Amino acid sequence: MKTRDKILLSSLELFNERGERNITTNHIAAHLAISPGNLYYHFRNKSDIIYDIFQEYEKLVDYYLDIPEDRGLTLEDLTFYLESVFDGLWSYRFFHRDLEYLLDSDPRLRQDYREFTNRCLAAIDRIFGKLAEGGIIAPQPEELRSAMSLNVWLVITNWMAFLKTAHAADAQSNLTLTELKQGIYQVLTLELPYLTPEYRERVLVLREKYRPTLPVAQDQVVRQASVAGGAR
Amino acid sequence: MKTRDKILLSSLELFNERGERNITTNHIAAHLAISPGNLYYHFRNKSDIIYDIFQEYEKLVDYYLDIPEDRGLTLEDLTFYLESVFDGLWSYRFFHRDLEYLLDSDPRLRQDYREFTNRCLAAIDRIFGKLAEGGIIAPQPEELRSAMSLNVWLVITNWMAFLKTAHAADAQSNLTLTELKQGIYQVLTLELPYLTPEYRERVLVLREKYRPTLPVAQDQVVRQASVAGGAR
DNA sequence: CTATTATTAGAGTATATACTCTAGGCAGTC
DNA sequence: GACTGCCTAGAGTATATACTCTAATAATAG
Repeated sequence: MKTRDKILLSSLELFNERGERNITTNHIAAHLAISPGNLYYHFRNKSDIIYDIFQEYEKLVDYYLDIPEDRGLTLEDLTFYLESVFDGLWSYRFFHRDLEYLLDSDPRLRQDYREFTNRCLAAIDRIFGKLAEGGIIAPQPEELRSAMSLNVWLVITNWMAFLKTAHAADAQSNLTLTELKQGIYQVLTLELPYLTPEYRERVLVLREKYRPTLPVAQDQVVRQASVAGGAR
Repeated sequence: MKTRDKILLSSLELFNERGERNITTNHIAAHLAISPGNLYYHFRNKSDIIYDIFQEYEKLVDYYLDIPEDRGLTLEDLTFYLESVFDGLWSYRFFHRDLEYLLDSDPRLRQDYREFTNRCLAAIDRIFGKLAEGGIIAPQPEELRSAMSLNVWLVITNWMAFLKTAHAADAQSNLTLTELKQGIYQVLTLELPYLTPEYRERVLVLREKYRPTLPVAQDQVVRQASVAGGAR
């Protein structure tokens, strides 16, 4: 593999594991056992590495969110979209963690990310439209649909942050793809009230597959205890 | 005012304006025209400053989210909760921006924040319960209610990040409390399907007050254009 | 007034970080 | 075998950052 690609791969890996803020260019070089000079031969600065990685991410999600023009969507389509989006989120999970700082330090990234968000929102919106076409959800007014899409986006992009901040008892305990995908449960919760009677049961079954298991159950216990004891 | 309090106040102000990551202890001292030594006389390290600020935040939100035991909730109560929570979010807005890093670098903070989140989730859950009691929303099964509460939490805590990353065209354009409170529109969107017929209209009117106006409207235009042009 | 304690200044430091610069190796080509 | 273009090593640097140390000044108690 080309050095350039190795740099991108290692950077992504290290960023995901320990956060962009905690990884310096020297770390990346050391991890690859190459010199800093070598790294800077391939990338002008750290921002450029991140920008490159973002563009991969963007491409991946755009590829996933390609929505057929000619037909309504099935439940399998919906599952595919949800699974794919969370897979993408997982692979590039460092990105949303330091998003604001990253956008502040790279105007290109800010611009691109803005457009990326808008494309995603539009895609979610169209998915809702096509789910209605497929008879899975009842058609909703334009205005409500776009507000719903935005809520779906908020839940999707921030589910991981929730897990990492509220869920994990310590910094070390790193989360799994399975836990991340429990976000699908939350997204489907958003859609429940809009399901057509014919599909309601089937979506409930699908949703059940992603229901949080043990870890969150423990969390619930803690919560109850805390409330009982700490109510003022 | 005591130097200690001035440090806390200035820190909060600078963190909110420019992000914790961009503000050093030397910045804070310089801003107050005191020496670094003086700052470190009052606080052992930067983490301690942040921890203190968090505790203020915690106290504020806990105070806001004190839910009456003896009665159902009115629409005025709901408005108060929503307004208050977004006010709190606004005053301590730096906090959620670098949340993951902050929790990683201070175990006390991680523990406290975890419990804080659980208290908030429990409060949202109880609000839903009391809204049902007040005849505003239809009662829902325990399980659905807690998943809904979690979604409300996700939308509330991440609405600002959305505005700052997807909405603002550049880093400088700082957002306003008014824009932030348009998050209430999103939260009420979540609740729409569960409203009782008697209250539905009134909540829709309330929601309308928070509807995003100009800025997001512009955003919509951009979005549409981008989709039309960039669809692959 | 004196002794003690609380507060402050300000120079200084160890470490980290992003990045540069120079010299050289290596593969292919004429 | 010399030339060329790509790649790499590694020492080095300017700046920043969190924090320390000492000495001096204000505040307070007896």
